[in-house]
Amino acid sequence: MQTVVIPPHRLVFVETEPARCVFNLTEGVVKIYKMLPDGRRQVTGFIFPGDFLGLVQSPFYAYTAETVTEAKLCQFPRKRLEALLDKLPDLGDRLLGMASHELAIAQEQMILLGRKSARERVASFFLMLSKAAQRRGEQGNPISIPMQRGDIADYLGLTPETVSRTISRFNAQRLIQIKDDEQVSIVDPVALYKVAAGALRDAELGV
Amino acid sequence: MQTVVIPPHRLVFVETEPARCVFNLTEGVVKIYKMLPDGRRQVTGFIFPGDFLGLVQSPFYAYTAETVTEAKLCQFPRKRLEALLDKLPDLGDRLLGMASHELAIAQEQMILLGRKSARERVASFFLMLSKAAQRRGEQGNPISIPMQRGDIADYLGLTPETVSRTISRFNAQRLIQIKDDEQVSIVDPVALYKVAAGALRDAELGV
DNA sequence: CGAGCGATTGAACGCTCTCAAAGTGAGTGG
DNA sequence: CCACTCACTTTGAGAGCGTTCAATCGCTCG
Repeated sequence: MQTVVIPPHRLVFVETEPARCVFNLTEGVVKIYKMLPDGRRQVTGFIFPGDFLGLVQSPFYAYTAETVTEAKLCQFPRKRLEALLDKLPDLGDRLLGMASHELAIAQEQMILLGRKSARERVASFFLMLSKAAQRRGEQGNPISIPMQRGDIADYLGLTPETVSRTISRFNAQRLIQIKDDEQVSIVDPVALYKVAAGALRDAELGV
Repeated sequence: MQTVVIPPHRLVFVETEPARCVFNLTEGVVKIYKMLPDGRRQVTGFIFPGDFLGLVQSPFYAYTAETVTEAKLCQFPRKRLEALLDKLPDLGDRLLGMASHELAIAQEQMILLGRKSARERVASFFLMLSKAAQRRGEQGNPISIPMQRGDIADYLGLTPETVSRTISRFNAQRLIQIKDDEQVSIVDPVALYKVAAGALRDAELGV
């Protein structure tokens, strides 16, 4: 086991590459994504401190991982992990719990991608960021948005332009207040929740 | 452990309900889905014979399961499963492997929902059905499509009309041949693969 | 034979994308 | 310290894909 620090916008590992190590993120943000042959990209998740990375059964990584900010990672050789698994059966339970949790998140993301409008997606994204920040002990408001618009777009199944427009509109409608590209405060959390769930239409907000 | 047979279009269990049992499907097809408050639905997966159902860590089901066709299921009380887990540590490995596999499928579905066009989605769906049939020993062509258009639409993040139109178009372009609503033979598998991956555009197919 | 549900087909609309231009900020070098 | 560059974001205008609304078709069942 070994700690590594990786600068922003660097690959941690690449899809289809042999899965030699498992990582635990201690600082920073990492995005994971898959690509289509023609270059289209889907960001399948963002990894925050405390989360694991590269936990797969198969001998190859199923996705690419890339730092968003500078990241500090604990690196375990997979073989070591397997040996540990034999000694500590409780560890297997925890891994199963984590996989189960990730699966639930993945299904939530499917309903977002398959059935939500652009504004519902962006509202859901802000709330996700806020909850993720709270889960690691920070206050959920204002939220820091370390990833760039293109990453958000590829996470939400939109274009960067649509993400930008939607954020601007939320700002004009006083749901949020934009400080800068990376900092947004939630002005009306209740309304934002309603928008995310599709219970509050654009027309009802004026502007 | 006990075997149950459930008629078509019946609920097996419902989201948020206490997760008392785990199921193993031995015959038939089941769909699992999540809903938004306003009724929009996302089918997150179809379950085929051999697959497990309701494997969650949390005390509540994370989604609703409903039969598509008549289904035969083996039902395990969850407590029994947990007891078994203590005795057979290898079982934990298999469960982890299954969860890991499901996660990979979920990520594949995310790229479909987030980045693929309607025709790419429908082509991918046909190939998925074909592969699923082959995996359980049937021949993958012609494919049987037991679910109705609305289910397919909610799985692919489309409307039933778009699914229908897309299938008709594939038929006219001689990629597939429609026998009836539930039976389709793949005429040009190579072209269908290319369409699914976005490497073959509509315009290149004439008609 | 009629009722009813699902599938198909058609026409028009609208949300998001595409293409394009202008704005903004960080980093670099003079 | 300031001008320049370059990448990212924002904003605008127009186009297109999939949706919506509606009508027709076809099958199953009573």
